[in-house]
Amino acid sequence: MKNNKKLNLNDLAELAGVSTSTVSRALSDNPIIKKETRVRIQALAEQHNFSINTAASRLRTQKTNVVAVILNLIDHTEQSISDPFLLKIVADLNQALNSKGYDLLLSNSFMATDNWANYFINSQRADGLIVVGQGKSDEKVQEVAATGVPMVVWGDPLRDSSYPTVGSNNRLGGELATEHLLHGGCKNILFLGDPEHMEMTGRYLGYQDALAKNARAFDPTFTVAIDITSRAAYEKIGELILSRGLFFDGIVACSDMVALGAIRALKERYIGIPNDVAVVGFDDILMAELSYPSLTTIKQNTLRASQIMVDKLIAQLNGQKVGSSVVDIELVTRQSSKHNV
Amino acid sequence: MKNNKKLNLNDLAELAGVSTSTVSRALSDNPIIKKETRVRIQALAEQHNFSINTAASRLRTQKTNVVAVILNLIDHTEQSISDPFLLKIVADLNQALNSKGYDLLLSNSFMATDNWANYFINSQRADGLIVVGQGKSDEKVQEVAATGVPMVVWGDPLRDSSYPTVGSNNRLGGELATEHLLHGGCKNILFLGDPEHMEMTGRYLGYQDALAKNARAFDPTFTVAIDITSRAAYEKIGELILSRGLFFDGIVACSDMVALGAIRALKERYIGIPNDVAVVGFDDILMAELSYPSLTTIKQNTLRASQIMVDKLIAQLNGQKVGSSVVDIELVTRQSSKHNV
DNA sequence: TGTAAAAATGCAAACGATTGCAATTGGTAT
DNA sequence: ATACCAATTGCAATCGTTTGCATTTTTACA
Repeated sequence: MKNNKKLNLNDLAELAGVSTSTVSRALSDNPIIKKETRVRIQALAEQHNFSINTAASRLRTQKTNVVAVILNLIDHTEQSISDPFLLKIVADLNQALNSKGYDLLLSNSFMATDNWANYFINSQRADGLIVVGQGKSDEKVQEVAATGVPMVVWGDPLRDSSYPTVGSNNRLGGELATEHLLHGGCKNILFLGDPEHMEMTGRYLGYQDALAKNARAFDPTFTVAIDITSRAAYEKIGELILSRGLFFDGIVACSDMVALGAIRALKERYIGIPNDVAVVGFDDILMAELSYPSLTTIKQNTLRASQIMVDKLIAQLNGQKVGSSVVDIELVTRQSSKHNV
Repeated sequence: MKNNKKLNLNDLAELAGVSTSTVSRALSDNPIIKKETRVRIQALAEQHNFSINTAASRLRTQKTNVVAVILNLIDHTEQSISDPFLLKIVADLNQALNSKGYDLLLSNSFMATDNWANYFINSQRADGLIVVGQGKSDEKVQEVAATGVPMVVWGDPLRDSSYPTVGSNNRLGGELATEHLLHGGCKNILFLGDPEHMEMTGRYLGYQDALAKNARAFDPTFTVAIDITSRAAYEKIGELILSRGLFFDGIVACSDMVALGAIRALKERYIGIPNDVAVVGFDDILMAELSYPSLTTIKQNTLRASQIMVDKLIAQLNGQKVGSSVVDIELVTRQSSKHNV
């Protein structure tokens, strides 16, 4: 059990009385090796709890079975690193990757440097990349895509891009959220978020769609551009009420965290939710269900999205070309909005 | 810029008109190579954006510069994977590791299998392990520790263990939390959590300490053992009130998520916080500040803890023996508790 | 029993970087 | 010019697996 030195294929071969190559093939269950030899060697390996040296294996096969997941936080604040939504995606990606035999190399600090693709791919640290988030500009991502590195991006799949993107139908989500508020009787609905952020742009367009479809005027002063953090939302809503009074009765927030920040600002001022102001979020993080009032939101199916991303990446590793995919979203109605009017 | 094949040290050597070994040494800035040769080769490498093949390098040096971070979720429910606190630690660990030149290999699904140490270490996927969470039993972790694998564990550092542990002073935290409620005038304080969970045991003892120091009787029926999830807390508090009425006026929750679940159950019944029931959480996740009422809690310094864990791990890789470390905690008073009585 | 085909195994050359040691270069003092 | 030492550089073995090809063993059939 406890040998002083790790054993390798050679040692195992000696123990089994066969050649190294036979052991190698037996362990990968190569049918060219006689069945009984295979099971015998596999048992032997098990018994000595042998495991293959991946460094050597990777060198020889030129394949790592590792995928680097890069959190694209270029223009996010520190706060957003701990955004539950981002981290939920990481957890889901991990599951999806593991189930396909890949390991997950995490990085949240490499987007800043300009040669991350190099760092991970050329150096043979990983076979492919999954980038989480497009940010305000996907310039860097496009550059990397142009080099032909296997890559999938979590972002807005409806937008034209030179790389495969997986994400929610943000525009539809924005529309559903807004429509839900309109149906609930809201007359003056804020859009709270950053329309320039690529994933938020669609939501913003959806917001405008809903207004148009319901013959409501679109008033740019109801667009409140903020950093996508709960703190920014909290502060901005406070300011707005101070300077302009309670001129709105609904909020379409571009994320749950933003919605929760806004709600806090409202509650501190004893503004009723949903009666004075109704709120819809986006993401459906755990806290959405848990907050009080619970948060109506557009649910993003991260688990499904993660599986799709992994499948697409693996397809690329196998030389196939893949396109973008839209993952369904769903309006989850809870207490922060009125339902029947 | 865009060669059809990745170049290696040999190619670079040819380009530079020197030998492979000289290039290797030049790139690692080995002073044995003449300064001008070094800079010339480094520039050349830069220009061809060359990067070393880590597979080969790892094989040769027997070192990976990778640390595996394992989320110990054996007995957690699915919900807790997305616990903001856990994931905050991962983010902080990532920063700490990157700053020391290590990459982070994430795993949340390997604790279940019994040979994870094997998987990561013997196979040379990583140089060391960081295990996040001790769970209800650290048997598996102890086994691994016994094999001498370089490892650090996030958990309760005050508990005796055969491996170096980094974590908060849970006992003190439990005491501070409870004392804070007592000072606020609470007479009947629940402990809400799972005393058997290793990290929670200390908090539970601290709760008892505070009662004793303040000459309050410890009543076991005020210990509410639940899974460490907000949902469990929410449901349990509902049940308790239904069956026993509002027999308590304070809650020491073993985590913020648990506290938030409890608060939701209370608010749904229009129970005033903190006037009817005061609540203290543990962790200080983002939502603690953001919820309404905001949550008084015991803040754990995960950033500092992460740095310490990484330092300890690296020390082990250098052959040093290291012990456990306690990270300071801090009571953060917010709206969910009364302050001056 | 002989022979061809099929099945099973072994040989040996990669993969690309690192490093102890040997070899070369340059400089300095005789 | 010679010898010697230091400063540079190059040689070649090594890390452990994988795999095309050669070789041996087994099986099937005449």
